[in-house]
Amino acid sequence: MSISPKAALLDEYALVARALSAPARLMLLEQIAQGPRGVEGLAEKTGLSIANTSQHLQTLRRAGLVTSRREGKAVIYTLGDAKALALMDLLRVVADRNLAQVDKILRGLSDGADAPEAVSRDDLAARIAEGSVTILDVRPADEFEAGHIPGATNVALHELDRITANLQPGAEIIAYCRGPYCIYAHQAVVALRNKGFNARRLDGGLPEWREEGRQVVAV
Amino acid sequence: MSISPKAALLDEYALVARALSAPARLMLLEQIAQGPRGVEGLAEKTGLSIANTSQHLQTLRRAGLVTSRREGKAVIYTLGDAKALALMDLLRVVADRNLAQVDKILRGLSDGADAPEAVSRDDLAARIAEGSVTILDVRPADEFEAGHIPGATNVALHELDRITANLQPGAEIIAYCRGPYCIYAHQAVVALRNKGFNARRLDGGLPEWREEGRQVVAV
DNA sequence: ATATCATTCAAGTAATCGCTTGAATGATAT
DNA sequence: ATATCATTCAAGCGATTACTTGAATGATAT
Repeated sequence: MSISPKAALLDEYALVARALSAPARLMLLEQIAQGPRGVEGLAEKTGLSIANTSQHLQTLRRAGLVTSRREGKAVIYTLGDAKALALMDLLRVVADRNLAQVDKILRGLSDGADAPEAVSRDDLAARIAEGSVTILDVRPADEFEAGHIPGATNVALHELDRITANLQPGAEIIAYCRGPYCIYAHQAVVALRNKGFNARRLDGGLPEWREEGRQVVAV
Repeated sequence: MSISPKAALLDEYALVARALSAPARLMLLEQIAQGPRGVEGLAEKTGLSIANTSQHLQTLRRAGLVTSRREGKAVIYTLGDAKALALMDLLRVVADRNLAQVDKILRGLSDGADAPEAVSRDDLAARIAEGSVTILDVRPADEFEAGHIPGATNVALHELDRITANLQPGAEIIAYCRGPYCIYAHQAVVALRNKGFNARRLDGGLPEWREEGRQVVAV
């Protein structure tokens, strides 16, 4: 109580950072960023136990990163602050640029081949208007159904053939998934390029797309 | 070694967040953001022991937030990534908006009086061009000497009178200090407004000013 | 009221963290 | 070489964290 205001403020800022300092909580945030979710669904998606999930969610709530509301007997968690997405993305940017380990992991995903630049969301919006591109949503089906980019086709990574069979060789494809931490889109791009398609990754995922006020449709 | 790439990536991102999750390290970052510093100087400024400071600095380095180089027998730490500043500021923004405790602390600083909006750095640059404003740098003298906004006057909080004696009542004053976590500027603004001056706080501190490529002068 | 379901609380354990103390390293200066 | 100085390493401590298990709470449904 008698600590200086300066120290008290730093304690609060550190509290927010600490909430982001566990991989399990980053996973939960990634899921919540897709849209409001209940505790049980989050536990299932992340593979954490229910009690553990609940505790992590409370840590996130204390940090102001998520909010919760009761709906019947379920408690629904929602992203508490749009800046939470920006915070998650900045963590990624700093790690990507400065940690050798990250570089190694990302290289491992692409078998050493250099991946092309990600497509900006502005560019994708323009392509959608032209109708000149195939958009792949490589998230699990339930997440796709809860909301996706208009015109996108949902496909699992191991079923890419189902889609590519109908495409011209060299066709342009843009893939996206959950957001900054999702690697499905990386993997899809590698697989598609190996098949000879002009595939690229969207910069950011559905949460960033929605956050910018762009259209999202549900099934 | 056999963990999934996804988990490995999240571990790395969490590592960056963890580096930001201790108040002591946020203090160190705030200092390093002012400019390159040695371990001893940082320990002195923060009140941490030398060994403890060194350990915290290594944590920050492992996270890619700072870099170090040897200069003679001293090791100099520098901000490793310009995005580190953005990350620090986002922590503050999220905490300010969502944590009741922060609101309480900031209110405590201003005796309940509502502080005016902070002045943007663009605005301040325009005012400097006009020469129509008094700029106060309320950081310790050594930090001022190491670099400050052109035309700023350095003054300690308890010596504000030394400056205000020469000013017209109602004169416009803009105060700044270290950056997002520094409260000197808040306190200066309150004190000056109580004396009848039209005082406001600059948004951000010297690091943000410099980061934008604006001019910084040393004594 | 009673039962059911989703979530949270409480207690316990192993691992990690922040800090201290004292010794070890690495670069200069004599 | 020897001494000095700044920094880092290593060991040890109390406190905190992530997770588990099992019980308690709170809202619906019967």
